Amino acid sequence: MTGGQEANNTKPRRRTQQERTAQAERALLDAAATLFARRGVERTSLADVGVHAGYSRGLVNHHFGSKAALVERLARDIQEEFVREIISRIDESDDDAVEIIAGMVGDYLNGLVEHEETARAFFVMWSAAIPREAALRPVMAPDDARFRLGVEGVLRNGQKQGSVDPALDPAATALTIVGLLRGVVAQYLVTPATYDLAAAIESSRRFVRRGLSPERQGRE
Amino acid sequence: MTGGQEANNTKPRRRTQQERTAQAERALLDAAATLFARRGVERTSLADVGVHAGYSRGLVNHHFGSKAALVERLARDIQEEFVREIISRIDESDDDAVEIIAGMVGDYLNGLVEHEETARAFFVMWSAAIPREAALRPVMAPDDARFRLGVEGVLRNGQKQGSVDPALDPAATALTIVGLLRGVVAQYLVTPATYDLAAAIESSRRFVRRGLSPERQGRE
Amino acid sequence: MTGGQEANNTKPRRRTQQERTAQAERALLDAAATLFARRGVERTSLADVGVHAGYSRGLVNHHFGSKAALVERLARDIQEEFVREIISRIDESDDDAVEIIAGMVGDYLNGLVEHEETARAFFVMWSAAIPREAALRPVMAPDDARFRLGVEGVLRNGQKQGSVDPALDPAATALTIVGLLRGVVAQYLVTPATYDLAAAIESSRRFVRRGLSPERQGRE
Amino acid sequence: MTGGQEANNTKPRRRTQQERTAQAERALLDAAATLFARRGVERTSLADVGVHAGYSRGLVNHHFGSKAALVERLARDIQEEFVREIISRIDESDDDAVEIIAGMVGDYLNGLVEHEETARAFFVMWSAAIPREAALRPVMAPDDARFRLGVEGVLRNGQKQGSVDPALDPAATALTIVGLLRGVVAQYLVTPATYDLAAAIESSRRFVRRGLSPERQGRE
DNA sequence: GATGAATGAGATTTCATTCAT
DNA sequence: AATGAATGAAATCTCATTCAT
Repeated sequence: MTGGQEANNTKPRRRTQQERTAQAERALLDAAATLFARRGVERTSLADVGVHAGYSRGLVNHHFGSKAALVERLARDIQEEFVREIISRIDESDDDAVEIIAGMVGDYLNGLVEHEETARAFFVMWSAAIPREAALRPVMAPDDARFRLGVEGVLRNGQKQGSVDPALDPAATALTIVGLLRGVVAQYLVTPATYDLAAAIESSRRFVRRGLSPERQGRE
Repeated sequence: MTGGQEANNTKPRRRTQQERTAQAERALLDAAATLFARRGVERTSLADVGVHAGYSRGLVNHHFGSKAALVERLARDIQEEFVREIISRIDESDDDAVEIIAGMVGDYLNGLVEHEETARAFFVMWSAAIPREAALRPVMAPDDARFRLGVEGVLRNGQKQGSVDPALDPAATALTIVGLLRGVVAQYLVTPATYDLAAAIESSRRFVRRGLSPERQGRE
Repeated sequence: MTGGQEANNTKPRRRTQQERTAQAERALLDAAATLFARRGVERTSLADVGVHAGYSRGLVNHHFGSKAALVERLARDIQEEFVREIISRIDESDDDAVEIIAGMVGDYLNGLVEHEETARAFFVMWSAAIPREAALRPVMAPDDARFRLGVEGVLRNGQKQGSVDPALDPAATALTIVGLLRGVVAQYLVTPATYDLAAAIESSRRFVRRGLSPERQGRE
Repeated sequence: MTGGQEANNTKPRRRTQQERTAQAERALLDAAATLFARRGVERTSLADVGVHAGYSRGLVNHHFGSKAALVERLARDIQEEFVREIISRIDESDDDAVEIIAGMVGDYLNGLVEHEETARAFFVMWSAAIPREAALRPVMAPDDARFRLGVEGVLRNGQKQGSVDPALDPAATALTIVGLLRGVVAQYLVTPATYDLAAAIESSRRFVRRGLSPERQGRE
């Protein structure tokens, strides 16, 4: 499989060690995500993670040092991947601000189905930050803020360009939009059976479009 | 069941026993809520709950039988209290549907500050239902559904009365509204510091009013 | 067995719980001493202690909370018992200071055989305080000091009464005497086979009597 | 054995390999001594030793095969060095037996300060032989015996020459002297703060001189 | 010779649960 | 009703050792 590459390498030894580490860590993180999604963080043991990844009971500690470090690493990895994707889409888009946000709402909710396990794992870790003395708070809170700030930036642009109502408080509005997304997804994760995702996306977009639009409405 | 005895009051000792039980259970449930809010369900031991309630290490098992039973009981208690309050407000209201929902949004978010500990405990238990094999799922999911159904009912009424856009899917819209509430609260619970609650309420209400309104808008 | 006593007790319930605790703790401490003497502190697991005491694996933690607490408690218990015995003998004695010390040397070394297991357990814990960052240091060091101070007091009395050379530094001399005892015992514990205890006692007493005596000697 | 090769120096690479091995082992043994003195044998991991020596986690096993082998090797090295020094001093001395012993007492105790870390490491390993089933017993016990035999030899010489009381049991007396040294040092290692070493040396020498001397004393 | 990835045994500790009082 | 002694399962973490590179 990688034989040809090895033949070309002058230091195949070093390369392979690095590869082994990277491969093992990837397998461990994937296994952790699967098991967190299935049973939650607390009910997943490090031994389970190691064995589910196809290795031994002790490998998680060997690579990550502690359970907390594993959780933190996984949370950051998912966040980064997710934020990178969202931001790249926003940057590439030629739409006005409202359509960028509406598009993001659709992407976010559609992505839920495609990456349900990852989403579930992320929400499991995110909600583990709710207790006041939660160890994960300092890890998850900054990410929340970053997501909100990204949305806020789009809103401010939209206000400059006129597509977003200038009367809106951008920070509070970003918070509402992120809240809407998080809450809709969380409900899906808790009660997937009774859920019409397409309709939920439609409805969420309507709320966002109307909530942001500067146009007059009879009632306000 | 015990009504006859109570009426006669011939055995005051029996009465006292009942009161003692009720009082102890109340104290235990309050202690559990406090500790769940502080450290989460898994990191709270039954001994902690008993001692924090002013009793002994073993009393939780004596009264509730198991940790799962305690959690379930607390979750149901908070839910019932909460749903009762919301529904009574909706029933008493003379407003049209949109204002009922907008009012509920305000009450819900304002109540957060007043009963933060209870809210935190509830969200801790609710989010414990996110893992696919979570034991709490069967407890929390029906409540989610009930809450959505309540909102859905208001929306259908509003559609009959004309205050809510008849083109809306009431189920999906209810889901969006409940999602918005849950998500906004969850963010508050994770990152309270960076949070302007009044602005969040204002923004949430705007989204709800505009999202529900039947009036034409330029963009759609 | 204790039935007759229970019949007389007005509060047999409370009494019995206390007895159970006391009995279990005694059994656990005895088992710990036996196993520490046999394998050392680090190689003795708490599970071993519980099972060897006739209870379960988890009981040590139930009663003492941690391994460190068990070790500390056992060390203090042995120390107290030992110091109490030594001091009571000194107080009861009518001998002059030199003979009190010489007698103590004999008692100490003879006691070694009679309570070898306890002595071995104590020396195991005492020597665990030698590493610079040893957790047991703060526990063992004060006891060493107390023992030396007791001897020092006897020496000062002897100097007042004339039986101990007034030129001696009482603190340094106490240190030497305690060192002699500790070192002779430690050798016995490390190499019991090649050991003539009676001769060692004889020799140690000679050193002490001559070392303390004020009489002139040709060489000095 | 390898002298021929070294002389020819035709294979400098071989020479370098040997040097590298010797250098690495020296570094590993030094690191082990430092860490044993700091935290004890059981709480020092082989990885710590390797890294503290400036190498990798796995090097101790590579060179010594097992932790037990490392400990044994270090114990023997320190012993040999120490015994060699003591014996060479005794051999070189022209003093009579009593002064040889008294000089050794001074050297031993003074050396403590100069080589405190080595001394601490040695006492850590020596006291690890106190538990009855200690793995280190067979390593440390013979050394104790050798030290005592050395002292015993000096005493027998002294008895022949008349400087040591012929009534003394040489073996028991050697045991007492070695015990005194070990015990005084051990106390220093456990409670260095409250310690006047100069006074302790003075006192120890007095005990030895008087204990060995054949001169008459009023009291005996 | 040297590194460090991987294993798996074992230790401490926590804790839900059972049961005697 | 209430206490808390006792059990034993399970989890995290450490670490000596083996082995591939």
